[in-house]
Formats: sequence, C-alpha cells, structure tokens
Amino acid sequence: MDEQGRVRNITDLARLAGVSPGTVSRALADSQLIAKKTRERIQALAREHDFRPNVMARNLRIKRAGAIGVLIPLGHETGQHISDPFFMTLLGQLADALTERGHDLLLSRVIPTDPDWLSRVADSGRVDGLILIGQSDQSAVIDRLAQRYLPMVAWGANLPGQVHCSVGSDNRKGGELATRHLIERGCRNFAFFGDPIAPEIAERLEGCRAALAVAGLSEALTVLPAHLTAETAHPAISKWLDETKAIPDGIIAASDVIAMSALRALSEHGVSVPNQVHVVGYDDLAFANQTVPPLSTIKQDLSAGAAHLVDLLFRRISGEKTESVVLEPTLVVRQSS
Amino acid sequence: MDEQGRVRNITDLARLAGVSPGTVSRALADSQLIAKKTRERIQALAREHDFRPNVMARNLRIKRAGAIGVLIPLGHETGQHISDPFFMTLLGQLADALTERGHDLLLSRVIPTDPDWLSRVADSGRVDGLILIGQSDQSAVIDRLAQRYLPMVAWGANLPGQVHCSVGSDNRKGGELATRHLIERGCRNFAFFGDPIAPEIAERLEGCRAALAVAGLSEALTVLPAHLTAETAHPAISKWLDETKAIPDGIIAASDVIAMSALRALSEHGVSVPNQVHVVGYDDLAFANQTVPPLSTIKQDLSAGAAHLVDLLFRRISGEKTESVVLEPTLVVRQSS
DNA sequence: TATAAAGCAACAATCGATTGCATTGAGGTA
DNA sequence: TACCTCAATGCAATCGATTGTTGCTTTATA
Repeated sequence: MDEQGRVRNITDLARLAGVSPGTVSRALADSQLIAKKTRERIQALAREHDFRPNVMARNLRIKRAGAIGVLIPLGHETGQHISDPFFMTLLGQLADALTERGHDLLLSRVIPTDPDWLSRVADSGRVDGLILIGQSDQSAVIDRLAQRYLPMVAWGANLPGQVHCSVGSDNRKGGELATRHLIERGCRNFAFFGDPIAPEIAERLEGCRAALAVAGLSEALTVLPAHLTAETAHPAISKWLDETKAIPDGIIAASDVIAMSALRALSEHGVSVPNQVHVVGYDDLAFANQTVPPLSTIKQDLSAGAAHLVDLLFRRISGEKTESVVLEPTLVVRQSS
Repeated sequence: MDEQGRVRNITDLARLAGVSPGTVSRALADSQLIAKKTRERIQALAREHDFRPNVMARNLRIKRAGAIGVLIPLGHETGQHISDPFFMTLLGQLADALTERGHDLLLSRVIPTDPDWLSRVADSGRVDGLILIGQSDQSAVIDRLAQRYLPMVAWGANLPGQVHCSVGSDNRKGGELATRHLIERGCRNFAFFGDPIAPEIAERLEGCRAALAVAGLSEALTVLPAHLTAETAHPAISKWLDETKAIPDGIIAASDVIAMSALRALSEHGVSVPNQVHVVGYDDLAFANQTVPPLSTIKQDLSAGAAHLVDLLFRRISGEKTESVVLEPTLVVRQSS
C-alpha cells in the first residue's frame, strides 16, 4: 500500500486482498481459474482504489506494444509542414481506425537526418508496427527496412521495383481524369501547377500529358513547378500570372491546397472562374467545397485509404505478406470548372 | 543470439561480446565506468547487428514512459471531427514541441462514454503526462482527475473555479476586438455565427455584446447558432440568408471554418464581401489568407499556445503547481472587412 | 616487496506485470 | 479411515532493461 495509502501495483492490491499477486492478475483478467467470489472481491477492491495495472509492464511481459507508430517523414526537399491538411486528414482517419482495433497511435514527425531514423523507431520495441504517411525522398531507406521488417505500410506512390507495401491512388489516372474533364469543357490551353520532383506529382503530370496527347493538344501545356505549401504556392502563381502573356483556360493543380492559392490569385487578377478559366484540384480535402467557387477536384478516398493501410498493417503484423493497393481516383465536379 | 542469429536483447549482445549484460547496458549508455576500449567495442558490435535496446523495458525500469498523451475529447454535443483544422493545427505544433523535448506523442481520440475514460489513460503508466485539446463537456471529469493527478494541462476556456491548469486565449476580448473593428468600418447591423453552447463561443459572443453596448448598438445583433463543422455551417447560413429580410453589414464568425462557409454562402447569394458585408473570422488558421477574399480574423497564436502547454506540462511533471495562462488575441485585418 | 588505491567488470535485485506448474484442501468414494 | 479428484490458489521464472554493491586486477606508493 505504501506511504500514501495508494495502491501502486498488483502486489499492493494482493496484500490488501490477502492473496498472491498472481491471483490478482488473473482476477483482474477475469480468468475462470479464480473462484467467482474471489474474482469479484478483487475487482471491487481495484475499483475502490481506482487501481489499473501498468500497461507497460504488461506489454513487456506479453511482448506487444499496443501502439502503432505513425511517421510523417519530412524530407527537406519539400517544405511541407505537419499541419498540411492532407496529412492531417489522413491522420484523423488513421486515429479512428487504430482506436477501433484497440491500438494507440504514436505520432512522430521526423526530419530524416541520418539513414537510421526509421529503424530506430522500428526496433525500439515501442510499436507493433509502422505506418508512414508519405515516402518523401526516403524510398531507399524504407525499402531497406522493409526487407527485414514486415509490419510496415506506407501511403504514397507505388513505384516499380518497390519492396515495401504501399497504399495510394492511381496518380496517372487522376491526372488523366482531370485533363479529360477540362478538354470536355472546351479548354484548349493548359497549365499544370505542381512540382514534379515528388513522384506522385510526376505521375499526375504524366497522366495529364497522356490525355492531352490523345486529344492532339500536346503542345498546349505549360508546367509551373509550384511547391505544395500554401505559403509558397500563392506568390509563385501570382508572379506567373503577372508575367505570362496568354492566360490558359484550363488549370490542373497538383493539390487542393495549390488550387486554393490559384483561385485566390486568379480572383486578385480579375480573372473569373469558371467563366474565363476552369480549375481542377487534387485530393478533395474537406475545404474543397468551401472555396469560392467550390472546387472541382480529383478525389482520393482517404477514408478508404486509411482503412486499407490499417487492414494491411494488421495482416502483416500477423505474418502475412501483403501486396500494395492502388485506389481509383474519381472526378468530383463542382463549380470551378 | 538465437535461431536467426539476430541480437534481440542486451544479453545476446553480452554473450557475443563476452561480457555481462550490465556491462553492455553501461557501454551503450556511454558510461565512464566502462573502459573506453570495451565501450567502443560493444558500441561497434551493436551497430553492426543494428541492435537497439528495448525502450519499453528501459522505461519500466526507470519509471518513465517517454510519451505524452494528447487527448481530443469529443463530447457528442459537438459533432466535431478529429480532422477539424483547428485541432490539427494545434496537434502539429504540439508534435513539434514534444519531439524537441524528447517525448513521443500518444494520440487518442476519445468519445467519453463512462466517466472513467480520463483516469484510464492517466493511470495506465503509458504516459508521463496529459494534454487535452479542448474540454468538450467534460470539465467535471477533468477537474476531478486534476485534484490528484498533477501532470495535466488543457487547451480551452479558463472558467472561474476551475481546478485544472489551462491555456487558452481571452475569448471575450477577441469577440470585442472583432466587433469594434466592424463598428469602425461603419457597420451598423450585426450577425454572430456560432453556437454559444461551447463555453469559448459563449465568451466570444459576450465580448461582442459588450462592444456593441459601448457603441450603443445593443439592439443591432442577430445570433445564428451554427455548429462548428464545415458540413453543418454552410447549409445553416445559406438557409438563414434565404429567410432573413435585412442582411446585416457586419458578420462575426465564431471560427474561421464558419467564416469560410459564410463567405461561400454570401458569394452564392450574390452578396459582395467586403463591399456589402464585412466578415471577421476567429482563429487565423493557415487557410484564412487563402480564401476569396482573404479573411480578416482574430488570431489565436496556436504556436505560442502549444509552447505554453508543453512548458507548463513539463513543469508540472517535475512537481511544480502552475497557474493557467490566458493569451492575448489579436486582430488580423485582411480583405474581408 | 608489501600494500593501498584505482579502475573495470560481474553479480544480483529491481521495475510491474503474466503464466506454467506445484501445492493445498475440501469433498467424494471405496 | 485411506485415497483420489479437482477446483482454487501460491510459487517462481520471465519479459529486457538499469544500477548499487562486490570482487578481482592492475598500477602506484611507501
């Protein structure tokens, strides 16, 4: 019982109940091995002292952590911040899905410095598995760990030859969908806003080019490599609008965040959307239908994505070797196009 | 070393190195008690087998968890979702601040069912302290735990008689600032969008009323209780705009999310902002300067807020009994007013 | 040369739980 | 009364680290 009279562990409680620690452990776990009367007495005693067994000790003994590590690798090439709405949306979905499975979520925002950052958390014994939100520029590191560490899944592109298991949407197809839609709307001059250094963006651009080629419009595309953050996208777009002679009539933004900046910049330049320019975003984040005008966009079903990530992860935790999943993107037409 | 030849614990490594486990432990901790030569040999060996000591076992022994629990209590009266941009922004800041202090962030999204939800995680031994993002309708539960559990701080209102330590901004003052600004802009008919069931919102409304009273405009306020989510705010506002006869010339939104919905609804009704109506939001989230037009708003410095939360928490962890902090809100004028 | 003082590493207890196996004792049967 | 059974509990090893104490070597000093 100790100084304070507080019950700190099962041994204290055992002393109070006049039984052995083992019996307390079994009683609290509601084991049939303990007589019902004893069990209830001990449980009542635990409630009375509001005692709860130490989860860490339990986890150590039964060799599980009860938590899933969720990592957001922020390679410095992208200046993305953890509060990027895309990350946050996915994170929220993951929190829900993991909680449902009785696991906690250990969040780490990592800025990869040494090549060791990933295995450090994998081998720490604190987590039963890892979910990576985005691969950043760390594919090599991730693949290396994947060769020996099964319980890990990543959101992002599914690159050829990739070792690790990933969930992501078909970016090429998404780019195609957006572009075809604009072509159908009668656009003839296109701009793509987004930096193809990130593999996902590159794929979206590729899809865009493919759709234009089919329509015989290959020559009609300008690419503006704009970074993914709201802060950097707006000035870049604004400057471009100042300088360009022929404002396009169709804009494909590589993300909703970029699209939102574009909407603002266009509005500031007195360009009317969708009358003079049609704009399509990418992601379909929550705010996409709150913009003025509401944003047409390529929807990535993050809710389904999170469900897949968690499902695959738990199958891997139980030893199964799973394949990557590619989700179908869909076009959501609102008033910006 | 075991079946796989994998080194699973310090005992394995000790066998490999021909020393005792205790020596390995000290060597990896770089203790001066171990001869430099031995130390380096063992460290090299550990690197070679990429072995890292089990953090859970370590934490059990030294009685610390190395993690801070961050809880988002979702009382069902508010339909807020974890991906609410406000929560997420604060969460991101917290992740940064905690990482800096060498702690992990254990995220739980809790829907309080029994009155036990809070002490369950506090007493689990998995966390060194707790940060609550919002009190929802659980002030009583929180206060009860606060009486015996020191290392806990909460974001939110600082209510009179409150036991727990909180960090939040001066909502009354924020409401006043927004309203005074609109009065200066020449507004004479006001609407407040937000549901005063939440204590923070009620305080903002109070500040708003106070400012109007000073200007002799007490009669000129309509309150539209709109929920805080983007999904529910827009239809409510839109319906109200349909029905009301006199559209006000000054709108105080209880959050940026609501303000964004309002901007869209106004745009759909052909009402020009800021020419016909002036709009002020609350929070100054990242997207506030990306709206069309960019949103004037009351800034809550979430970065400073997160820093305070973390700082207070660590002081409480080391036994200090800290006071609550109230932050100054500031007015950010953009183009919506 | 004898002996004290460091320096280095091993030993063993400990953190707080879980769990296979041993033990106790009550009740039943011969 | 002697013996067996089975239910209920206790005992002790274990998970993987940390750390105070002890013991053995060297090296320095008298």
